[in-house]
Amino acid sequence: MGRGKIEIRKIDNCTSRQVTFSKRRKGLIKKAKELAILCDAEVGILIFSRTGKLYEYASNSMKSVLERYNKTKEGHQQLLNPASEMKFWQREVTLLREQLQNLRETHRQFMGEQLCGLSFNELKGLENQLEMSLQGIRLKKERILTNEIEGLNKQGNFIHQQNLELYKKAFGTSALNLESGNWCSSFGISTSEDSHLPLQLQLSGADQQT
Amino acid sequence: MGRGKIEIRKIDNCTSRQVTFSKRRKGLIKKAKELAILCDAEVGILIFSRTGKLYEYASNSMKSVLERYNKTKEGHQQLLNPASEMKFWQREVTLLREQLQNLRETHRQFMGEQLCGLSFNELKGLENQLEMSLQGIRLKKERILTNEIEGLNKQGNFIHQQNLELYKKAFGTSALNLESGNWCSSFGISTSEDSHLPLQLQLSGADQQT
DNA sequence: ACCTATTGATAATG
DNA sequence: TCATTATCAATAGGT
Repeated sequence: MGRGKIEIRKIDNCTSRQVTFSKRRKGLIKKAKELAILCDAEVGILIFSRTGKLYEYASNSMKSVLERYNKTKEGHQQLLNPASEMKFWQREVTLLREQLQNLRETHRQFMGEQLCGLSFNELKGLENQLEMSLQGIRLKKERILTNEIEGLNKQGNFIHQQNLELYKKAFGTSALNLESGNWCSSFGISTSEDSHLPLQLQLSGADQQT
Repeated sequence: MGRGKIEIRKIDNCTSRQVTFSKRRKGLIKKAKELAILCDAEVGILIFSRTGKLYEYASNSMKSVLERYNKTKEGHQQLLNPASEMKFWQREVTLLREQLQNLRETHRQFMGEQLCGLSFNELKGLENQLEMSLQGIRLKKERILTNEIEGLNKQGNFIHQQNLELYKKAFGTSALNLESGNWCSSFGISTSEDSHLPLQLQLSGADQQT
C-alpha cells in the first residue's frame, strides 16, 4: 500500500527504516485503538525500536493490561515489581483526571455552556445530537405514559367487572342493564374491547406537546 | 476500507462486533509482525476480547518484552514511604473512577441512551435541559453567522469605497454618479448606512433552518 | 469462509 | 518532520 509493493524483510537503509518505523508504528497504534473501541476489547502494545526506545499503547492502562495478563497466565512471577506500583497509581490518577476534565467539558457543551471553542459545524453536530437525544427521551416519556394508562385501564376494567358481579349478587340480573357502562363513560375510559383508543389519543397528545 | 465507511465507535450488533474483532485482530497482529521484521523492532501485543479471552503476539517472546518493559520503567524509583502514600493514591483512583462513571451515565442520558432508570419527571427535566442547551447552541450558531456576515459586509464596503476612489482617480467626479451603488445592488449587499438590513434577513433565515 | 467494492494505509517523493 | 499522491492492502457488507 504505497507507491510500490515492498518485500517484508529488514529494511537495510537506515533512514528509510526509521521513517517506516515511525509511520507503521503510528498506523499500528491507530488500528489498535480502533479495535479496542469497535470491539470493546482491552488492548496493550509494547514496541521497542532497534535503538531500545520504548513506545507503548494501552486502551485502558498498561498496568491494567499487564495485571490481566498475569492473572490469565496465573502462577508465574510478578512481572511488575511493587516499587513501580506507586507510579502506576499516580499515572492512573493523572489519566483519570484528564478523562474527567474532558468529559466535563463535553458535558458542559451538552448543557449549552462553554461553546466558545466550537466551530459552526461542531455546533451543528452538537445540535443534531441533542435533537436525537430529545427524540429518544420523548419516546421514553410516551412509553411511560402509555404503560401507565394501560395499567389504569386494566385496573378500571377489573373494578368495573367486580362492581357488576356485586350488583348481580345484590339486585339480581334485572337491575344490571341500568348501570352497565357507567363507570367507563363517566371517566372517559374505555372497556377492554376498545382500550387502544384512548391510548392513541394520549400518544398524539404527547406528540403535540413536544 | 470496506464496502462503506464506518464510524469508530462500539459496534452494537454482537455478531458483527465479533466478526470485526476477529478480522481486525488478525490484521493488527499481521501489521505488528511486519513492523517487527521491517524495522527490526521488538513488539508485543496483548488483546483481551470483551468476553475476557486473551490473544497475544510477541515478535520474540512475551516474557522478553515484559521484562524489557519493566527494566525500562524501573529506571527511576520513588523513595517515599510506600504503604500510606499508596493507599492515598488508590483511594484517589477509586474516587475518580466513581466520579467518571457517574458523569458517564449522566452523559449517556444526555445522549438519549440508557434512559431506563429514569422516572417521568426526571425525563421531563432532562428534556427541558436539552431544550435550554439547544437554545444556547442555536444562539451561538447565529452569532457566528452574523459575525461572518458583518465581516463580509465590512469587506464589501471597504472594497466598494476603494472602487469609488479608483473611479474618481480614473474618470474624475463627473462619471461617479453613474456608477455609484452599482456594486451593492448587483450583489445585494448594502452600504454602511443600512448594513443592518441583510444582517436581519440572514438571522431570520438561520432561524427557519433550525 | 469466501468475495469484492470501497476505504484506508503507506512507499515514494519533494 | 510534514505534505502530497499513486498504489497496494485491509476490510465492511453480503452470501
